Amino acid sequence: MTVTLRLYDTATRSVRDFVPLVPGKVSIYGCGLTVQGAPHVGHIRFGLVFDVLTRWLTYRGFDVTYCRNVTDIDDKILRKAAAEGVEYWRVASRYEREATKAYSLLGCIPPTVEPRATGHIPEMIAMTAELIERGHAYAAHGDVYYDVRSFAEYGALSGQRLVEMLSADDADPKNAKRDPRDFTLWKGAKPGEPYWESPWGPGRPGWHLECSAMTHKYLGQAFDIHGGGLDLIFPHHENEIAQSKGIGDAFAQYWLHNAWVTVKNEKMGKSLGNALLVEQVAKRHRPVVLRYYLASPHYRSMVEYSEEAIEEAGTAYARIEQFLTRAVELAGPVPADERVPDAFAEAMDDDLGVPQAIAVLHQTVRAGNVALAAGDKETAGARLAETRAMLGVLGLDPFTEPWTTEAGAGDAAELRETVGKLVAVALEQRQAARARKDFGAADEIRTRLGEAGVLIEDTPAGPRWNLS
RNA sequence: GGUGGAGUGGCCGAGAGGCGAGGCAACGGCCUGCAAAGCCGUGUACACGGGUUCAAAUCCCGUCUCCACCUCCA
Repeated sequence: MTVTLRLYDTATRSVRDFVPLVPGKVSIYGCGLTVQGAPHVGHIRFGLVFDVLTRWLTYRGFDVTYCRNVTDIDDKILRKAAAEGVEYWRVASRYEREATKAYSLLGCIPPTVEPRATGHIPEMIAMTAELIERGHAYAAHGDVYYDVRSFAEYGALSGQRLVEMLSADDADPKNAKRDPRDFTLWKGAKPGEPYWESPWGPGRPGWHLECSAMTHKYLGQAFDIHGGGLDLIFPHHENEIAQSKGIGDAFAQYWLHNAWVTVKNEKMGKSLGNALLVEQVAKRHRPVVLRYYLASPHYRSMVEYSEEAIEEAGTAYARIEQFLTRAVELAGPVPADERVPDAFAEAMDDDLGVPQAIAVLHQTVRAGNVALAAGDKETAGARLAETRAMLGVLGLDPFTEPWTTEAGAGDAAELRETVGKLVAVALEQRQAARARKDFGAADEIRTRLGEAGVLIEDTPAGPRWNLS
């Protein structure tokens, strides 16, 4: 069977067969965060989309190199640092740690390499010099600008024609640009700002440039997939293309962009004041449920954030978990299958059709529940193995890291054991009451346990309990 | 002004010419001492108006509403 992964490519606005540059290998560059604040739910969606992508490619047998950058210097970081009266790197480091924490909280596998912009200043200076040499850039008043009119393809990715584009009101305070749409490669330092020495005087790199320099360094002149949030298409990715192709790199072969998270139909954003921090949301909802919620819709669809919807997702995920728990009780600790069901794989191969894939998952759970009800140990075990395989690809298998540690380690486990013993005492009394048909007393015990947050379910194999 | 996207049943959320994805909620049934869980069943949804077609939520034309990008943005 020849399997072909198809991906939507922003550059061609169409779904294309994925053919890697090097058979068996995939190189991916994801535009990570500018560490100027704590990560919100929208930021983390990007992390999840690329996590599911790399997991699926890995499942499909590719050797994946995933590079996700950290932009640790920009205007906002400098502004924040100035406001706090501290060095910019204290601010950047603080939020980089928060980003890392958020990624791992939601079960994202760390990228192969996670380079920082400030670690690649020499590479960026070299690239700027080459762009000047090749006639794509020019220096003026300590800055260096990219000459967009020197690059015929400019605007191709975002489908914009140069003449139609609006230029920023304050685009050119120094009146140094040849064209108002030219963008800055190197920013001359203002007094009090951090700087690096360069052939054009002290300064720092413009936004855009680090990605061109770092893809070149880590992934080479050409690589497979480049992506990030939809809002990066213009100007960020457009400018990266201009820079990288300007020095002769073939650059990205496929462009993947994820839609964002909206609140009341508006894009979640730091500047819009509707940003929900991952840390806050994770206090109200289990991280694994947040992952299920954010990863379930198709990556190119907006996710309309709502507490109700997350709670629904929690109910749906709990149904899956409950099946797994009961299946293990009947069939034992069955490991995940190596292969995922065909229908699931077909869905994932079709531009990461996670919604359809999850539909297959739920169908499998239902079939598993039917087997459980019939006491069919073999079938239940088979469905369990399939379900775990599918969950694994999505990073949602509750029996694997990081979710196992959630309630499995330390105090929580000890506490659970203690509670279990206490509940057992109560359940013995209840079973005795039931045996003598004293249902009033039995129900009383169940009610009291329920009030304490312990849910009782009677099964053919005896009562089982769980925390609500 | 330019560019792109969205409007699906009570809710979330897929699909993209022809058997009503999936989940949540609701209702009925089975099971249960009663529950819970689970299973089975129940919905005549596709913004609006035209058109093409044997057949349209899906294609075409027009209209409305919303969002985003063009300036920092996952």
